[in-house]
Amino acid sequence: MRADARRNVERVLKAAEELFADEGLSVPVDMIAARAGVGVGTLYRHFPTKEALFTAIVVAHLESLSARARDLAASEPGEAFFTFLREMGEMAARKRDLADILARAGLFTVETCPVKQQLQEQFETLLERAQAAGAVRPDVTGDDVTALLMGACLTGGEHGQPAADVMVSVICDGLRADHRR
Amino acid sequence: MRADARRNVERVLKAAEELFADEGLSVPVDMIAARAGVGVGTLYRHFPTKEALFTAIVVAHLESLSARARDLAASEPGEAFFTFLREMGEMAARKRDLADILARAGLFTVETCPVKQQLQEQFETLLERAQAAGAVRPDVTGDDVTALLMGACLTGGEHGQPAADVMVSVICDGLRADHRR
DNA sequence: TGACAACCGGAACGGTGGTTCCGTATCCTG
DNA sequence: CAGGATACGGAACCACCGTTCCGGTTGTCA
Repeated sequence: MRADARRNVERVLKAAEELFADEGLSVPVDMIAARAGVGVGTLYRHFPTKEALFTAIVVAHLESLSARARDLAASEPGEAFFTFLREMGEMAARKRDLADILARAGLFTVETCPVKQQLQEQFETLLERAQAAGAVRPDVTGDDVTALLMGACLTGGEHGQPAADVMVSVICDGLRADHRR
Repeated sequence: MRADARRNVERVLKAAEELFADEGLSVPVDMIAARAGVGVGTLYRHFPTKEALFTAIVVAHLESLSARARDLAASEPGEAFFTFLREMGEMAARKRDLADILARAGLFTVETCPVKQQLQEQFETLLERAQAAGAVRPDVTGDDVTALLMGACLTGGEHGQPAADVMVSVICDGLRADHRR
């Protein structure tokens, strides 16, 4: 592989990471190329499609979350679940692409990236453990919680992340089983 | 106004109401026209723009919510707020267009329809009253609550409304002040 | 019933965004 | 340093959507 080619891949990845995080997955390809200082043709030689590009980036985020979930699997069930939820919310509020991916299941890359599948399973395990321990109300599903969290991050993300903190904390409180009288 | 013209307006309104409710505001104009059994030209003769069309529809929903808010203004603060929240959530879960409008403030019709402004003020009043009465935690803003609720309706709306019930109830619980220890 | 104004359908336009293509520039090897 | 493979830029292409336009149709009134 030629040296300038490798350098351009780096540039594109950097530009894409920044833009996806700030603007979400809907940012135009041309803009990413412009930010990277290359033409769209160059971008497309290294990434066959736009989806491939943001998959490459989002997978890293998903893996870091997945690793964190694995770590927390050993802690006390309730504590583990809520800690993970808070961290996931914080991350999603900062990276719009993450929120986009986690929220709109069918739109892009469902089975394309197995990491997402894996993360969802880990998340569900954390939730079920917390429910079994009586820390979380038993009638919510994993999808419910993700939707709640991502909704807060996506719609609240307009004004910035400070608001997301409050919303995540409201969600956490609402999920605690002992709050239902 | 000719008879067939009036009849076509009716058809378009009916088709738009159904499609907006089911698919959200992003449904193409052509599809609405097709469902109404008319050409796009006909649609555009009666509604100058797509926005005008869904404004015509959504305003009805907003007004019904606004009326409900007015009614509840007399009830006990906490009760009033949570009742309204639940009803708003239920309605938004059933009508995607409503959720779209309430969620994305800047995208469409901000000052175009004063009803929305009015509703937001009423909502904020309900919230502040509930907070003053100690029924709702004091650190959430009206925007926070709307974002939370609309996020749940929009991202959860994929699978249907049953899930939305649970999510709204989680939000309600999380908002109660006495739940924070 | 005839004729005109109102109305209709849908093809065409303009803009946006993803993807492709090709003439040109650049890197690397001999 | 020369020649060819490799990579580059960005114009061109295609699909989608909101909107406009115009030749044909249809309701209505005399």
